[in-house]
Amino acid sequence: MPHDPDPPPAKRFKPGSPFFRLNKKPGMLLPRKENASVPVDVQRKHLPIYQAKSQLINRLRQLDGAVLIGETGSGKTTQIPQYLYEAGIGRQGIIAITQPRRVAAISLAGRVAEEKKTQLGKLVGYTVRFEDMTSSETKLKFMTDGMLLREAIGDPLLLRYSVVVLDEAHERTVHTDVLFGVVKSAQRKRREQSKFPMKVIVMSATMDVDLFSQYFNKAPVLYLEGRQHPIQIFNTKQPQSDYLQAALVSIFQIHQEASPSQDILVFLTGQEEIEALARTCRDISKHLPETCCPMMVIPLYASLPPAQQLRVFQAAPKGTRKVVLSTNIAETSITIPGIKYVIDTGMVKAKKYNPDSGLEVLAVQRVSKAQAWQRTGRAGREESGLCYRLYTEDEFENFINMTVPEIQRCNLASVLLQLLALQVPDVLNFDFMSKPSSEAIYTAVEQLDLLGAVDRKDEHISLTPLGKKMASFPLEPSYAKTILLSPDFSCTEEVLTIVSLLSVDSVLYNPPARREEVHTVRRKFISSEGDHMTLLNIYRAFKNVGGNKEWCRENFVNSRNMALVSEVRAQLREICLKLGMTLQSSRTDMGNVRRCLAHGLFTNAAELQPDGSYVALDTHQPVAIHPSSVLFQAKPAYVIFNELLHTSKCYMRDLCLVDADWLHDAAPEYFRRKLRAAKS
DNA sequence: GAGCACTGC
Repeated sequence: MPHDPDPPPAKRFKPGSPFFRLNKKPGMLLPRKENASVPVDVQRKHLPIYQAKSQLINRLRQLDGAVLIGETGSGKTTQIPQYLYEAGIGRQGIIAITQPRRVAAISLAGRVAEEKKTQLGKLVGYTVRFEDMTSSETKLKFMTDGMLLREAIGDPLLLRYSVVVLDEAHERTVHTDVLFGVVKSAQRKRREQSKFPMKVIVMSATMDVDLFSQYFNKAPVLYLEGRQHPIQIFNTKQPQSDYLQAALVSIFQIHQEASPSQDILVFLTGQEEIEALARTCRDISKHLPETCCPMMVIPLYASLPPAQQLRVFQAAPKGTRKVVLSTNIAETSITIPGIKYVIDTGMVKAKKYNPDSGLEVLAVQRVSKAQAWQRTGRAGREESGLCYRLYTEDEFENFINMTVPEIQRCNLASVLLQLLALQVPDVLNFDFMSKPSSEAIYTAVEQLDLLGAVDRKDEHISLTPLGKKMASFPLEPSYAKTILLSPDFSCTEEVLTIVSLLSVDSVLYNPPARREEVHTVRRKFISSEGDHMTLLNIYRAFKNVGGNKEWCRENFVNSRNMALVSEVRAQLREICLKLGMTLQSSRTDMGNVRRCLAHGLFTNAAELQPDGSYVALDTHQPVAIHPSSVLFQAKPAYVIFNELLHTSKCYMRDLCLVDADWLHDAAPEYFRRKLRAAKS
């Protein structure tokens, strides 16, 4: 075992108070165990929420809005919609229940359809991107929050809906936050115009709900008991200089003391860290005394192939301990059964946004208190648990209370475009629950203005006809613009492919251990014109073999992401047709495709300097070509790039060779002073 | 010559 500079394990921690997720409130209910062999209608009655049913219905019938607090496991998400429907509340329209994630929307709909003993897609259905399982009969509709937002563009008053339930509101995704404002204004306008009323129910797992209640006109807060079991919390006595070392020591301290059937979940920050720690744990566990049980180490992060992700749900063989090393994917998206111990490093990798430079940086940082509680809660899902926090109580007190909502740390260009499409009268003063900084809003307006999406008259901002078309694409504004420009260059088919490729996760596998092999097979696709054209070549080859899985494996192509590219492409193509665009292919003429990209993505341009370095023309930020680019060895005078990645340097990723003239023609005013070799 | 948490339309 590596040398441990900190105190010996047994002395490292001191116990804190047991953690109960909820304080007791009047009208609360006792948790009970679920039993899979019991029929669903009986199970429904065993849910904690059932005993509050009539009370809940009476309150909700009277209220326009309510904030509902309840743990996962309280049954609120599956039961509330059914209670409303069964009580005849909101029968004039559809009851919508929004979720931040697709899988959640789909599985919840399945569960409720089963409870209602009806076929999915009839009374109960769901709508997510690429999949609509609803019909004219559907009254209970589970959907992603992004999907309801899309629908609102065509129907800002949401007149199909009688009730909107915003679930998992505490997660504060961009989509949920925008929906808050959209739903609130729709509710008010319907009242003003004497349309039939809309009920808004906000559901959250955290106790910190004053903000929600205040925002929704002081809506009453209703509490529901969940099934949280007590969790004993331990903090370190001293701050830890090395959280990985501290995690390692804690894992083996628990491993040597606890019964083998008790599993451990460790929260870490990323793939590399997790894989490294997994190797160390496996090595050490081989050399432990006979008295110690075997250890099964399971890494968990989003980019893991689905088959490997499923391993966390399998129980370890009898007498073996399961140790799950996870990113924050296990905080919300994936619930792992059998976890008795949680080890929280208190660290997370998250995106930060600098509104001045427009740069997003991915950085390891401290979690918020709310996040720490969420992690702790993962230890008490089935029975009482223990949580080891690798930080002191004082350190914890200094954590921020809530994670800063995503809307305050992202580029707002697409959000603003969407708000304008929703006919929000004054976007600069949109009623956000947590208003983003005025710098961030201003930067976004500037971006949209440059793209020709908005008209500015004093303080009033409106959508141009181009902007209106741009908003109909589920894409970053600059990508939408590029597609809309493509008919001028007779290359819409190619641009659709490229934009689709850029808007999903990477379609390329790059296993470091097989670098030479990857290099060899990829050579045949490489275009000297850059990464966009190389990706286009790969997509064309993929289509030529009909998406053959074997071909994907041989060529280190991620077939799952490639399939997603096809789906995205089909959706975008459909929107083009609806807008009446003619879809032409440039076939072998890549020059036109590059011209088109230069015209659409000119804000992401960089210029070679006399000293051989690059400067981003928009911000004058020094940038470098990422070593993964096919242009890494080349020194093109001008490139456009897909994104900037700030790590050891500021790297451009996914580059395309362009001419200075094209950039100049795309935005003469903008480039007048920016280009070295500016056209006279 | 580097390495990217997690979602979503």
